[in-house]
Amino acid sequence: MKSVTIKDVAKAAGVSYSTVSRALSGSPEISEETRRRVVQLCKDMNYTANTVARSMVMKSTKLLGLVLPSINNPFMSEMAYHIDRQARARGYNIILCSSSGDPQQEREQFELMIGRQVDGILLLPAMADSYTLLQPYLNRIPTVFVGDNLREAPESYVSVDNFRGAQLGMKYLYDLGHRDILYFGRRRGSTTHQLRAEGYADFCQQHGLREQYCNNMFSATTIKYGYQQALQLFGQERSYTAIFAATDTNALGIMQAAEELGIRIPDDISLLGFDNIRDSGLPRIDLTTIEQPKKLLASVAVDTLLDKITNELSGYSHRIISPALIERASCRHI
Amino acid sequence: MKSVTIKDVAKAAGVSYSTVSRALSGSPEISEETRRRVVQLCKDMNYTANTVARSMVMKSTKLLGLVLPSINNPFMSEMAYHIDRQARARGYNIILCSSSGDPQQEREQFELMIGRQVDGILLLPAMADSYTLLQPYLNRIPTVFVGDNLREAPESYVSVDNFRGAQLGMKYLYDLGHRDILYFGRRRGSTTHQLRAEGYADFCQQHGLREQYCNNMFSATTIKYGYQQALQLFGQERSYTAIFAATDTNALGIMQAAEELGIRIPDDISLLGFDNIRDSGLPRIDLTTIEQPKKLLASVAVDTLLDKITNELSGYSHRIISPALIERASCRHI
DNA sequence: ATACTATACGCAAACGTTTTAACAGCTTCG
DNA sequence: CGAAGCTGTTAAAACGTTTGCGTATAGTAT
Repeated sequence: MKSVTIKDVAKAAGVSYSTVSRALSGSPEISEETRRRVVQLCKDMNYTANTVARSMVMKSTKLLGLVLPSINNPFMSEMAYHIDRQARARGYNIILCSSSGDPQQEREQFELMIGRQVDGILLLPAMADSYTLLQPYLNRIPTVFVGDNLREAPESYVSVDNFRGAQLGMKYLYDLGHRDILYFGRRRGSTTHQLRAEGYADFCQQHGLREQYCNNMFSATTIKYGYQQALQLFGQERSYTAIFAATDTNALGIMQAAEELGIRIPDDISLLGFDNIRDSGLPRIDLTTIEQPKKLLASVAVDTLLDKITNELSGYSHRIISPALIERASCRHI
Repeated sequence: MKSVTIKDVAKAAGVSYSTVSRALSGSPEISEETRRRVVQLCKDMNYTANTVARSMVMKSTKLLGLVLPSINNPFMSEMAYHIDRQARARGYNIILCSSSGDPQQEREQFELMIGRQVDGILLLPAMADSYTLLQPYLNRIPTVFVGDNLREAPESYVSVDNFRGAQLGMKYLYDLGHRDILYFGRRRGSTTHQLRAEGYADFCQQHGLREQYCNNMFSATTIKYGYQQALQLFGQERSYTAIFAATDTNALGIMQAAEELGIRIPDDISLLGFDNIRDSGLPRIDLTTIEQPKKLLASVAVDTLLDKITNELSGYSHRIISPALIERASCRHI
């Protein structure tokens, strides 16, 4: 499987290999005739330039590392989809790097990707403390945090306005007449989730509502966790008419638990999610939720990163995207 | 962002850079003492070997191209997840390549990946004729087709036994008492779907059942298509008690249409899917379906490819995986 | 003491590009 | 007619590794 190199083409064309290189790169200092001849020959010989060799001299691989907890997660895979599209439109390819939601693995992936000389890294961080562990690498490789706010850290990030998103949801439930709303899935270790919880708490204080939570502070953002926790929750007396779930995945789990216990949604309890993952729009699910504009998020993230790369910016930028409420069938007037 | 090279380390250690290289690669022809000294220095200086340069001389990038229709698709993203895990466990990274289900784009991705010198390609093909368009590349780069049977093509593939899967589903419905079963989503241009339809047809013939289809031969494997087509289907008189959908996505669409028209599943119609995507296990969906063992599929695919790469095998292998029936709540006894 | 072997290390080539500088062959101008 | 300026091309360096080969030093056998 020996591939044909620029030298082979040069020899066949009877020119030096610098001429071949110039013919292909569209350099002006070459006669139109030789160019045509060389280009034709490249086609005939099935010549494909070796990107690796080019990367060496150009000091750019046109590769971006995408490190995320798991591609097998509706939110992540949708983000990956849009990121890949945007990156490709701008001439970059994506290397997939799973972190399993473990900061330690994130670190390993950074190490690997730096070795691979990727031009930059898009990080969908696992935890709030991702930042501290990753800090030593951040001046070695352009990085953009996406989907999570770093609060006051001097690094670029792109994120939805989680605080406002939570308030948006609360206002919706409030306007529907709900006064007893439980927040499900409060979570330590993630700025995103802290902000959502703060949005909830703030709204409660503004409107004199009682704050109600599931006690666990170390919840997981999975269907399974939502299911198990909800089963327990529903075992106790209900002091709320609506549940605001921290993520759609949690909401899906709650839905399952409710189904099994004969609790009807939205008739008995209203349920509101956050993220608008694909599944939430499914026929019988029909979950009302707060949308994260994933396509926009992705495209801003890629643009921010490429900007950082091409202009060698050393500063940082914070981009906050507006959330939106997607009204479906899981909430109703009280 | 100038990174430290092997030369910098060598200079600092007062040795030649071949010595540094050997110290890191664990070569035996070096004293234990210098090794320790050099390795320590590498750490202190934050030295990370340049994989690109290494790739040049080693003629191996430890990269695999994963070309698939869209990562934003439950089946695909789950496959990608398992493939990535398996590849990483064996020291390879994955480059994401979306083809949008378009053979032309598959071709482009092959071209790109060959330029990037990936060690091999895992292809989740879009169409049956992917093969013909890609053929010129297949002797330039080790490739494994996954998820789709190529029938008699002399190329390696890994796939579930779609024919048997369809028969498995039919037997299940048959045993439930169904005698009028409609096959939904027959599809030209994909061997996978042809085989499923053949499994259905064969079973019908064996058991004297009438074959019933939706007429369209160019269906799409999306929820939306399932929904639209089902709406039309349900407008006509029903001559069946069960629907066997070619994919879970189609089944989800059918479910939605049924929901809207007040047709109850499984009370009025039984519904059987194929693929067992994540969504099918969701609480209110609970779709009975034929499972494609994705993890196994992925791991066999990666192993097959790496085998081909490391042993420079020029032959091909066909691996067929057994499907299984996942019984949930969308089918019932008649 | 000599010859040989083993050990630890350095030198330099090679991988396939891009690009800078040099240069040969023209034309143009003073 | 000589200097200068274009134009199209070549030669060579550079990118950061790995590795085959050569070699100095030390150790061992004769």
